[in-house]
Amino acid sequence: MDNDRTDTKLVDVARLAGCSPATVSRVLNNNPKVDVKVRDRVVKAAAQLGYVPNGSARALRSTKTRTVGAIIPTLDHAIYATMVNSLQARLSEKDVSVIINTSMYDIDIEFEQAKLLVERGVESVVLVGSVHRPETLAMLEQRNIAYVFTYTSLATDIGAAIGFDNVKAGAMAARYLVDLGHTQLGMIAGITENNDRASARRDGFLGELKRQGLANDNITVTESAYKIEGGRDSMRKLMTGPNPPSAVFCGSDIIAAGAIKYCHAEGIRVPEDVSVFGFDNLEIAELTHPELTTIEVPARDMGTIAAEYLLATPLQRQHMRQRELSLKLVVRASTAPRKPIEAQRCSFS
Amino acid sequence: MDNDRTDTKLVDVARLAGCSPATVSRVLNNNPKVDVKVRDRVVKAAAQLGYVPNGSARALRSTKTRTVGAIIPTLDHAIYATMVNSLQARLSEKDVSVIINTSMYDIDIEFEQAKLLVERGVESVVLVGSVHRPETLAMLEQRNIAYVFTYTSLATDIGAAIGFDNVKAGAMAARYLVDLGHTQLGMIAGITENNDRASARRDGFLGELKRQGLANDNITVTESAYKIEGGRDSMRKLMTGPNPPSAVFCGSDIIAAGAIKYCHAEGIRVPEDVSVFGFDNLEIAELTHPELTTIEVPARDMGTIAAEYLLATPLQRQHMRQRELSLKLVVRASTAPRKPIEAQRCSFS
DNA sequence: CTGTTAGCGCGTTCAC
DNA sequence: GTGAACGCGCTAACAG
Repeated sequence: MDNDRTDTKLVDVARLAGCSPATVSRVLNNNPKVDVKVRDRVVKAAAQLGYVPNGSARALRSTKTRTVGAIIPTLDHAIYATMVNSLQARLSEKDVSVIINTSMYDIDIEFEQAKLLVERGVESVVLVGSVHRPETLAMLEQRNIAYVFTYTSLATDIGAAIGFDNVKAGAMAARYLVDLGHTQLGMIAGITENNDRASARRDGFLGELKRQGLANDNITVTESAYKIEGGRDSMRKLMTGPNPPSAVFCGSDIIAAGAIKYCHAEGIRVPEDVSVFGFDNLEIAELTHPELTTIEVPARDMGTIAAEYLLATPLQRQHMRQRELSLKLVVRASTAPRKPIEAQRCSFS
Repeated sequence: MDNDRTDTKLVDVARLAGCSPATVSRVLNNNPKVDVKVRDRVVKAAAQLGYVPNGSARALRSTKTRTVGAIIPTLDHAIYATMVNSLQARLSEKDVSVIINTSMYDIDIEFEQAKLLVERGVESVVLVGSVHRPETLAMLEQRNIAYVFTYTSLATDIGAAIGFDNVKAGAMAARYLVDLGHTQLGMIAGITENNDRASARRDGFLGELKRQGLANDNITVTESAYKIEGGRDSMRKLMTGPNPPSAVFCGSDIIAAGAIKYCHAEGIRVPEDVSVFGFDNLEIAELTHPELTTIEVPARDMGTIAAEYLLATPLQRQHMRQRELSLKLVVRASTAPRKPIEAQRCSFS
């Protein structure tokens, strides 16, 4: 709704520098075969006029936008915000811009956003998880737009994956808790609908428990939004239900913080009466009482590595298409042995 | 580095629909004076071909990009991530894209990012705070790019401001603490260099204390990064210094959380021995022990209202140029009277 | 209501 | 090493 065209354009620079537009263009694009003197004149002229190239025109002419899109569930969860932060930081060093979109965990909205991004001419797209509408991926593939999944290690034939194995993550938590002697377990998963990461962690957790010989009767699973409130409510359900667990695996540190809050309010001791295990290793993991045992998600690294992938040439990319980052179990004070069995550090993956 | 041009373009749609490119363009732009039948044919043809308009060409021709830029210090702080989240959510409803940039609290980097945004053709820019390089604002003004400051209520002649009064915020905290009878005060400000919000809060805090008759000797000010660690270290400095305060105002809840952690470790009771006052009212304010008394920053509202401003017409904007949102004092358990004076709810602005 | 004409600002051939 | 000419895909004017 704005933008007068009082702007100086490339021709104006050319005129002032006493050369042709083509030469100015060459200087702008760092074409080495331009005489140093001429180059200097051009640079000076551009500066003097406060010339800023018109990105739309460049993009139209060169079919290069130096723009990537990122579609994440929300920026209100630190785990995604941090990823985008490092993604943008790295891309920005190479003058690549990031258009950010939030899907609110809805793959239909994600598809709409993806369409808009295609229209904007993004050269690649960063997605979260590996569950998307087939149309979304088909559209990107048809236009030859590279895409990367994050927070998962499951790539497609065409798209890369930079993340970790959520199934392993769930199993890691299960094994740690079982090793501590717990036999009555609970899980407060995040919302698993349309969230393959959350459901994979749940499946990994349950799968490992089964492998360890635990019966379904000994396990209760609930779901909660990624909010303190949700964690608190879910914990209440678990602890006042038929089979109160002695250890609970939460789909996020936020949920775990809520769970611990509930215990406090009810006089349930953590970890003496119940162990609480988080996920993400957010800053808040050090703020709960006791501090949270959790699994660290490499959010920052995922952003940086995804950026690296997108900056790479198609050839280089082939070796970067699937990157499984390792998960770190961070043992703090919210978990303890059920019976006098020695807690032991466990390291997977 | 990608993007083959196998893409179908507007002419192709026109051909298939049996009409001129201009008509297709009209349909695309919801120009009402197109016959319904023709419109239908065009829509069908476009769908059949999987046509996606070329944003660069549209932008070049129409000098409209439907794109806004946001330059914030970092996405790693929830207060900014939340603002961007709601900004994007609202703009997205109108098919306006957001290019996100982080300046790491550096106004020189901010300037560089702004240049890139101008080159990308953004129609407006969202900035944080009111301190920027003059070149940055001059550039935007010269190009007729609208800009909005957030987290501040200080507008310029040309740019709008949507936020709150940081001086008042500081004063609000000061008054609350003084009303509780505290006379020996500390402040852990955020980093104030290049951060007008942090320094305004500090100035507001100190100003109000002076107004209340407190001498400088009774006040100690330190600075800390927005990290738990930083809060802890600064609190140590304060409490082991010459004049240990009985109440401390922190520039952020994160810092306050660190301060409380230090107290825990040292056996200093909060709020009996020292009151701790936060800022932001992040989710973590309910996770500290005791829970934090703090001032709520309307991050979400700022994003939404900034979006509303940018979506408005120039005419409408005139009434929206300066928007001071009110601040809410959230009293929890981390503050208490120094002496037996009754605590009282205080509400400014 | 619809088609025709003419560029938007730039980068890329080609010649020279 | 440099310039001239063309056109990227689309929409704004203008006719009709």
